[in-house]
Amino acid sequence: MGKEITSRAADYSQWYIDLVKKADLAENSDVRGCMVIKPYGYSIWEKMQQALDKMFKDTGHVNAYFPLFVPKSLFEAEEKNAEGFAKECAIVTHYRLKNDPSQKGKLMVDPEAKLEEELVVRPTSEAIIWSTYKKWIQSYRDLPILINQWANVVRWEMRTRLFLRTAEFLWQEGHTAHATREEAIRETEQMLDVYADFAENFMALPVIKGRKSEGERFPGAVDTYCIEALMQDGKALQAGTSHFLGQNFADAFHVQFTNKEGKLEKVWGTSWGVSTRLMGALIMAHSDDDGLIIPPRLAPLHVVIVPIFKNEDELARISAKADELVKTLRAQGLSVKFDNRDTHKPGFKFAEYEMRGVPVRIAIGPRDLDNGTVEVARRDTKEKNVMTFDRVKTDIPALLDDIQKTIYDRALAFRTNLTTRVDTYAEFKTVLDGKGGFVLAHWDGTAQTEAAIKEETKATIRCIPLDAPPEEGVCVYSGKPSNKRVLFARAY
RNA sequence: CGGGGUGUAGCGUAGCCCGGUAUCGCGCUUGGUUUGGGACCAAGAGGUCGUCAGUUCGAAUCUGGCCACCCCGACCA
Repeated sequence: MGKEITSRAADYSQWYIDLVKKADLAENSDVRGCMVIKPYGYSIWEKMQQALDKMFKDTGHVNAYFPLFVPKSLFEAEEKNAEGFAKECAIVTHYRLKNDPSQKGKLMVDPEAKLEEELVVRPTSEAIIWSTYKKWIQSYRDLPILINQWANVVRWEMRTRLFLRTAEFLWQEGHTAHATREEAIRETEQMLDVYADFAENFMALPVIKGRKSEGERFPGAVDTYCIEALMQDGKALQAGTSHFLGQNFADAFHVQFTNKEGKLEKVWGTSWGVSTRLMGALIMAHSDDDGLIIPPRLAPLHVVIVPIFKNEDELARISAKADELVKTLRAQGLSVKFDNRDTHKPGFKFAEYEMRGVPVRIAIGPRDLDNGTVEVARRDTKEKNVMTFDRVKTDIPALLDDIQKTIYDRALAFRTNLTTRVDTYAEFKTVLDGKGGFVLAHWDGTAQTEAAIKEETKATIRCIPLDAPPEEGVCVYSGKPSNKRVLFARAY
C-alpha cells in the first residue's frame, strides 16, 4: 500500500480514484470498462445488500432470478424502453468458437454458429420479466406480484469510472405488478421512501426525494422518482430511482387480468433499483484526504485493536487483554479484529485502517496495561481519548452511534451550505461556477428551457422535490410563470 | 465516433531528440537493529522496453503498420 493519496483540493477526481485503489475497494480489470470489486469493497456492498434486502422483505417483496439474456424480439417490444437503451447494448450473435485455421493456437467465431435471433445482454430486465409475468397473471387473485432480483447488468458506456459508471455493474431491480393505478403509485412511492431511509440511516447520506422531469425520465416509465445526493465537490449524484410504469409494459407484453367483475384489465407496473454506484456515493460523500470514512452501520469492521509492543512477552500480555475486549465487543454485536501482526509497525497499521475507514481504533500498549486503559481513536474526527477497560463495553457501542450521527450531520450541514435559492439566470450561473452544489430555482416546466439551461451551463434538473412548497415566481431562464422551485445541479 | 496523449520490473518512472541490452523510487526476499503515527542499515531477486515489420554491424531509441489504455468532447444509473 502506498503512502499518500491525491488531496481533494488538488484533484477531486484523482483523489477518488486513488482512494478506491488504496483502500482496496476495486480496480480496473482486463475487460475495458469493467471493474474487479475486491474483497474489502465487496464486503461493504454486502452490508448494503443485507440492509436493503431486509427492507425489501419487510415491505412484502421476495427475491427471484431472471436470465441475463433477452431475446431481441422481446427487448424491442416496449418501444421507448428499447430505444432508450439501444445505444448501449451488448449483443450475443454466436454460440461457438472454433480453431482458427490461419493462426495456430488461436480461436475464431464459428460463422456457422450464428444465432437465429440475437440475444441482448440485459441493460435492465423489464422486458424479460414482463414477458414472464404475462404467463403468471390471469386473475386479480394473482396480483400483486412483488419481486426483486439481485443481478448484474451491462450498459456499454463510452467512458467509465470505478463504481460510478462501469460497463457491467451489480444492482437490485424490483419489478412489481398491480391491479390498480393507485396501488402501483403507492408502491413506487413506498420504494422511494425505502431508498431514502436506507441512504440516510445506513449510508449517513442526506438525500432529496423528487420526481424527474420528462427529459430525465426512465425510458418506458410514466413517472420516475429519485433520490439525489450531493458529493463533496458540489456535484449531484442520483442515488436511486423508482419508476411508475403505468400500463406501458402490460401493453407491450399483453399482460391482462380478469377483475372481480369478470372484466379484462391491463396490469399496472413499477420498477426500482439501486446499484454499486451507491459505493461511489458513499466514498465521495464522506471520505477525506487520509482515506475512506465508512458509517458504522455499513462498516464491515467496526473496531480494530492494535497492540503496541516491543517483544513477544509484551505482545502476549497485551493479547490476553485484547482477546478479552474482542469477546466483550463481539457480544455487543460488533465486528472486531485484533491485528497482532508483527510484520508491521503500529504507525503503519494506524494509517492502513484509516485508509480503509474502520470507524474505531483501539490501541493497547504496556502503558495501558499498567493504567487499566486503552486509547480509542475515532476515524470521522480523528479524535483520540483514553478509556478505562470497564467502559469499553458500553462506551464503544455508544461511540459508534455517535460516529454514525456525526457523519450524517456533517453531510447534511455541507449540503445545506451548498444549496442556494436563486431568482435570476445571472445568479444561477454565478452560483454554479462558484460554490457549486444544489440550486433551487423556478422553471417554466418546458423541455426547451431545460435543454437550453443544460446546453449553456451543463446543469440539469436533478428533480422536482416532493416537499417543494408552492411558491409563485418566474422561470430564471424564460421569465414565464412557475409555481414551485426545482432542484438544479451539475451531476455525475 | 471526432481531437489529443501514453505504452520500459507488481506499481510509478528516467533514458528516446543525438542508436551500443536499461535509471531511480515504492513494493518484494533474506539477515540484523527496531516497534505509543506510514522504521533503519546491508545484501539480493525481478525486464521478450505494447506488438509486428523495416533501416542498421547493432534498435527502448529511427521509420511504418497494428493493438491497448488514458485524457478532452458527444452519451450515460
